[in-house]
Amino acid sequence: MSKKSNTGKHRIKKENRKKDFFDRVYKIVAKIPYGKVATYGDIAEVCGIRSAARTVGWALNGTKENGLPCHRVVNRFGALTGRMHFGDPYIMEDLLRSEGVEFTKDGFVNLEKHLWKPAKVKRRQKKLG
DNA sequence: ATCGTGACTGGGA
DNA sequence: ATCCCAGCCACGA
Repeated sequence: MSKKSNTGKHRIKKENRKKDFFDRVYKIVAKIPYGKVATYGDIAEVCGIRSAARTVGWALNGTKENGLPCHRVVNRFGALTGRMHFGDPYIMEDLLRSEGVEFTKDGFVNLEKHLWKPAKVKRRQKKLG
């Protein structure tokens, strides 16, 4: 049972799709600590579909005013790719800075200091070495 | 129903 | 090193 690419529509039950996935996304996002950020990819992985990072973004698209700290979700480089969805492009960065998040000269979040990894992800990456 | 797009990512050319 | 592409899921035209 090699993990292969785990692609192709197998093993993912219907119930494990939209409802669960979106639900999990919200749940995880709600857990991102103050002053920290998480990546789309890590969130997708915790939600059970590693390669569905884009869908994570889509899920957050409907949150806007749900009180979720979706400004703490960035891409793998720490870029604020979702900033255009906050009404104004600077809001996301403002929110993060107000939490003490530091940025590099390139305008990316300093992931060394502020990247938060869910326990699940940490475990898996540890296993991989 | 198919097709294209997207707040992504990893691997291959 | 850069560039391209496939793959994931949801949605609107």
